[in-house]
Formats: sequence, C-alpha cells, structure tokens
Amino acid sequence: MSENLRERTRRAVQREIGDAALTLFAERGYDATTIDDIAAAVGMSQRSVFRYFATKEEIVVGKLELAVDDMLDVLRRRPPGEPVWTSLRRVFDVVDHYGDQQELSALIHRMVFDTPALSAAYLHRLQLMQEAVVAVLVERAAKAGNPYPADDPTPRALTASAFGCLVAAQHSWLASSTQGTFANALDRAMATLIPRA
Amino acid sequence: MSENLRERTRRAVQREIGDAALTLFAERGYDATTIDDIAAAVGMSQRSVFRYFATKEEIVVGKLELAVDDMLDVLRRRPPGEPVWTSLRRVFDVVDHYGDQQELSALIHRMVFDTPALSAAYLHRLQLMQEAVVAVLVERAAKAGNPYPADDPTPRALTASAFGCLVAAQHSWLASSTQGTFANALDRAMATLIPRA
DNA sequence: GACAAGCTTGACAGTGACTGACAGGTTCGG
DNA sequence: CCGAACCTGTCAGTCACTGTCAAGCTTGTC
Repeated sequence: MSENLRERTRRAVQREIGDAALTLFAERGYDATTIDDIAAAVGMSQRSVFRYFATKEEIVVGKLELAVDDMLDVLRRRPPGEPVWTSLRRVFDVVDHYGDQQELSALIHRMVFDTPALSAAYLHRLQLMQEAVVAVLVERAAKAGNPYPADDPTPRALTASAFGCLVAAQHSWLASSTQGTFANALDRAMATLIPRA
Repeated sequence: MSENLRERTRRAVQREIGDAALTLFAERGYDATTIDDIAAAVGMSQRSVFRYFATKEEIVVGKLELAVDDMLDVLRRRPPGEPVWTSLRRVFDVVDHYGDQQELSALIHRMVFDTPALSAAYLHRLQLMQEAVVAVLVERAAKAGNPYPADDPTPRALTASAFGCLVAAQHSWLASSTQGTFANALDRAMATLIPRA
C-alpha cells in the first residue's frame, strides 16, 4: 500500500501544481508567469516544481492528457482486419474524452495554439505519439499476415495524415467557437480523405 | 544600390554564422554547442549572433530554407481548377530543390529529427506555413467561384494531411538511407491517400 | 520502539539562451 | 562634409533548467 500511497500523493501534488499554474497562466498569460510564481502559489521551492514537471511547457501540454498508453491500448484492441483509417479515428476517441470539460479543454487548446513555445511542444509530442502508433500498425499488419514491405511509407503517411486531421479539427473546432461536438469536427476532417485500397 | 549592399552583406554574415554553426553542431552535437562557441568561431560577440538569428534553433531550421514565400508563389501560380492535392504536391517541389546537396540536406534533417528542441521548432514552423497555405487555398476557391462554406474543415484537413505526408516522406527517406530521390518518396507517401471528390 | 534505507525537500550555485540599454565606430544620403 | 541610419561590443539582467548537498520525513525490519 505504501508504494501506492507515494504514487498517489505524487499525483496529487502534481495536480495541485498543474492547477495553480493553469490559473496563473490564464490570469497573466503563459510567458508572463515564471516558475517562481507557480512555486510561490503552491508554497514550494522552484526546484521542487521541476521535480514534478520536466519543463514549463509540460505543465500545460500534460494537461491535454493525450495519454499515449491509452491510445496504443485502443489501437491494439481494434480488429486487425479493420481499415487503418477507421482504427485511427477510433484511437482519437481517447482525445475526445474531454466531453465533460469542454470549456477547460478549449481554454487550454487556445492557450497552446497561440503560444509559440507551447504549440511547438505540443506538435512535438504528437510526433512522438505517431512513431508509437506506426510501430503498432506495422506489428499488427505483420500479425494479420500481410506485412508492409520494408520501406513502405503507407503506415507512416496514413498516421501522419490522421494526426494532421486531428490538429486541423482542433483548429476548426476552436475557430467555430466550439459549436457542435469535437467528435463531429474530427469526423468531418477525416472524411475529406480516403485511404487508397 | 546601398540598400542592396547592406542586405547582401547581412545575408553574407548570416550565411557565415550559419555555416560555422553547422560545422560545430556536426562536430560536437547541437546541445553541446553554445552560442558563445559559435560567436567565437566567427569572431563576434554573442550579442551579435542574436542579431542575425532570433533563436538557436533558427540557425538550423532556417537552413532548410522552406521559403514560405516561394511555396505560396508556386501555389498561387497553379491553375485554380486543379485538385488541391495535386497543387500541394507541386508546392513541395520547392522543398525538393535540395537536389544538388542531398548529403547536406540529409545531415540537417537527421540532426533535426533527433534533437527534440529542433524537431519541435521545425514542426512549429511547418504549422505556421500551413496556415498561410490554407489562406491561399480559401482565397483561390473563392476566386474560382466555388468558395468553401464558412466552417468547412476541408482545406485545413487536406493541407495538414499533405504536410503530414511531407514529414512522413522525410522520415522514410532518411530511414531508407536516402536511397532513391526524395521526390519519389514524397510521391509514394502522398499516393496512399485520395481526397474525396 | 529503535534503526537503517529511501524518498522528498529547500537552499545554493551554476550554466546557457535570450533581452534591453548604452556608447563608439562605420556607412550612407544629401 | 555632416547628420542619420546602422552595426557592433560590453555590461547587466531575467528566466528556464540542472547538479549537489544536507536536513527531514516515511517506510520496512528487527
């Protein structure tokens, strides 16, 4: 139980820092808020904040909780024969679990998209996820009996396009003042392309 | 003529810094090279280096010379009725003008892709380009007489997917030890998807 | 209940990217 | 040839981030 407790308190502290930081960011802006400000807000030293978050950007980007593990789990559970494009769309359902806290999610996304440093960090994170997704796709095709040829760009291209659509949908959704569901925006974005059979 | 000269010397100095920096980066690695090192190599003060490059990342990413202006020019010159996907493929011909210096280009890309800070900066830059491209596409559709509906995600989604394919192609090309032309890699990547009519 | 091991924390010092301000020197246009 | 515009080095400062160390608290063990 002890280990579990340590982990729980760790998460609790992390959450507390994250929440306090987000409040400050929303008030003064991301760039205008220093780590010292955040540390002061939660009554810790600057050093300790960095023990919970590797970088300042991660405090925000981590909030998006694009849990890589969840996405990969979903992908692995999809029927091996399913079209890749469909599987990818299902993977993004994980992202869509913002459902209950649309407003917060929109706030964060807006902040990410108009803070260059955050935007860069977010895109980089998506890129890392893509690599993991591609690996699973390759593995799954092999298991299904029709592996991709050695240097076939197909899995990479499809994945990159799907993630591109994800970002496009996020932009569209924000631009339309978050009217309609995000899931709908994503469906529309991904419907503009058809993978070649 | 004077203005022209100023600009030319400016570009010359910028190029000199960039070349010296790239040499150092290649020797010691990006992170292990400080701006002071670069400044010393070209016999300038650190401050002056920052007068030619806004950030350390830009020294490298700027080398990729993904000249936004060139891309937009190409796009604007395409026949208005041409399928968007085709136009985007043509836009990327600008990127392919690495032709004569494949080796250098590959070196830089490799460095970008395995240095997190550079990767993030590069992806962010691509994102900015996309916004400009989307604007041109919207404008062009309007001029051609069939404008996109107000919140149609199509142009954004297609552009994002095309850029996704671009990055995927770059990865594939590097992974295959730069066998074959980059143009070919891009063609293959973009052929995996068909825009819905 | 004492004790050793392990985790967490604050304090301090240091690096490196980046910025603002100022002063001296060079170039340019008239 | 003179003032304006430009470029440069120097200095000082901010801020993200890292290593180190000693002190305190937690936990598992006897």
